[in-house]
Amino acid sequence: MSHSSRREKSNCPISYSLDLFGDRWTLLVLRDLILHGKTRFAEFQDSDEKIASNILAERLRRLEGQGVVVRQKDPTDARQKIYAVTDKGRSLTPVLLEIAAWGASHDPQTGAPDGFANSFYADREGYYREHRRRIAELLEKQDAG
Amino acid sequence: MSHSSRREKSNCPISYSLDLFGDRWTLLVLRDLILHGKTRFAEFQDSDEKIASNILAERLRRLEGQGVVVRQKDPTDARQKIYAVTDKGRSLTPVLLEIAAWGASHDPQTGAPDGFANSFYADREGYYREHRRRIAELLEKQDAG
DNA sequence: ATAATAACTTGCAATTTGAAAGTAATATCA
DNA sequence: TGATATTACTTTCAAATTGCAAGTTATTAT
Repeated sequence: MSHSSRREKSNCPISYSLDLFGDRWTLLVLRDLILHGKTRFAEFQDSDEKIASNILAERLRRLEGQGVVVRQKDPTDARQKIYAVTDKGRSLTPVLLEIAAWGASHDPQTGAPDGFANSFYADREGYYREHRRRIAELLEKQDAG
Repeated sequence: MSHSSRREKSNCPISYSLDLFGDRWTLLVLRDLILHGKTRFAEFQDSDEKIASNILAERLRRLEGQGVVVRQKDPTDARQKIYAVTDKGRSLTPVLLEIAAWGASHDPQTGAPDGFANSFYADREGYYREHRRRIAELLEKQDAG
């Protein structure tokens, strides 16, 4: 067994969530998928944090197994796979944004856009709406290109 | 070095946050502190997940070092230490609640109260308000007892 | 005085991680 | 068409982390 097998079972929903993404890499992969619109193995590897390829492969397999991510063939290039989040995965957006807002408001060196945390905290629902709009736009461009 | 030292530096606020709590245990300790009002070393050990004492000690040290938690002497018993979250720690409440809501809505066996995720998603700010009220009540009782 | 208790620490085996190199299946280039 | 690149991985193995069990130290309770 692997990953979270050492921890005793509990019926706590936080514990359940952490069994899936309570590690140093899973949420960064989901960040790239959900917030940055990345879809290829090599794109995840290109992120600043430099995840190792074996770890990345294992995490993607795991996320796929849990129905958080789907792996599809690229119709235009048989070498490539397209990774995408499912609805279950996309519903982690608020988790990612809360984590980002906390980090941005406590890291003096944050690279987050100026005022991000404040405007997020001031109106979360508004921010989610805006975020969905930006993502839709992004996907539209991807489809076009 | 330890913990997150392997990951390359990035200025991403999510990466910053995960450097602190991107592991299998830290958020469970914070859950116990913030959502369950636990304050003693032994209380954290008593949780269903059964954290090992060496790991617990290391995580508490780390959280204290980052100003997320404070460790105080118990005035009534010199053997005991009282752990408490700082404002920085308490500001992780929304992160914990989003993680809990996600877990509750995707774990068919969740032990979370019926309807928790739905009522949280329906009105986050209202839920936070209610939560602060409950915590204040809890602390009052602790002071009294 | 003796035994409990609380909060740790230590030792060590087992698991996980990470860096580097390798592989297999396509695709592109000369 | 044959050689070279690319893409998405897998393999190997040393090093780091984890987790269990068993101490340790300082109080407190009997």
